[in-house]
Amino acid sequence: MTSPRRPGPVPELPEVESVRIGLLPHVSGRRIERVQVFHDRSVRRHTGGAADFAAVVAGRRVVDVRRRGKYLWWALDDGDAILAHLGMSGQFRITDITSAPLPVGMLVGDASPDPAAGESARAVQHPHLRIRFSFDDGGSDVDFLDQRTFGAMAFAPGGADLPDAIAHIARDPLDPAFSLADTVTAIRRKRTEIKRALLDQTVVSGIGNIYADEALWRARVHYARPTATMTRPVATAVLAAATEVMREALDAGGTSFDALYVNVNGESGYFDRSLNAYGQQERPCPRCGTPIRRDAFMNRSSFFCPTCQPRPRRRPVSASR
DNA sequence: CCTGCCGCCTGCGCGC
DNA sequence: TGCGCGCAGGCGGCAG
Repeated sequence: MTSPRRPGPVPELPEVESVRIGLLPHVSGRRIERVQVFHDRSVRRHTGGAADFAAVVAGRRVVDVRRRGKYLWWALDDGDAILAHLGMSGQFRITDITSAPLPVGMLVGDASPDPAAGESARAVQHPHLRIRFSFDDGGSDVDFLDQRTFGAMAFAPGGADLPDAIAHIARDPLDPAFSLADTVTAIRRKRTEIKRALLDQTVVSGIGNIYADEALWRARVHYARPTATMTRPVATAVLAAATEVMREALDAGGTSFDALYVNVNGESGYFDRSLNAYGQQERPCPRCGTPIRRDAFMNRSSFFCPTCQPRPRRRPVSASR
């Protein structure tokens, strides 16, 4: 029954934007009647804890779903907001109202598999269910599921336009107010390597390990290239590549939504067909045929073509001439 | 102030 | 067969 299943793509900007678009019609205009928190860690960013989160959110009306980088938030009609980050494995799911409703008592407490829990409870309750939102129209619930609990939700007073908690997050490349020129300046001002800068959400947001590697492959830039040595055209090319690859992923993934199932583990198609570097070690570079290499980087991995993306020389050429 | 490392989490796959 | 470990990785916190 529980067939082994590869984890879906880690949600970066395109996946979060797909979730935003998919979620919008299911929450916009609806009034939250009841909130059930099944795992304290999923509200760890909320001051006051699970009970307070549930109490403060109940009765609120959602008017919009907004996003910056990998964060999204439900804007409420009174100017407050409910902030969410999917982390590594967060999902929103719209419950199927045609299935039998759960007895109320079954929903209290932690939803993790519990040997002491009743058989029927385990049969109907998803083990990764962390928060459930019910609405006063009696329609579908909205569930927040998160296997690894890196994700979280929090109430954000006055946060409808932009929650205070994420004021430090830079605009992302799909934001109409995103400034390519300013971001190039910010990157070149840093004293670090280009991939670290791409992953720094205070420089440019929305880019994670996957799209960083894909952008660098497209721009033919090595991940360890010092940002301080990058010309404006090179830095611009990297950012343009990041924007392109995320836009393409969004276009590929945005069409695969089931109306009742909004998540980031769906068959986006993008990850099966369109990755040129990420996860492709040993396979030939689509441009030159050289096997893609995998290097350890920041306690994880960087995938790159050693021919198209040669490691930068230690020093500028000034000494050699 | 700036940079970079660590810990938080769970489940899968691999080596012994 | 079973156990331990590495790996996946975004982000806040914190050390230097």
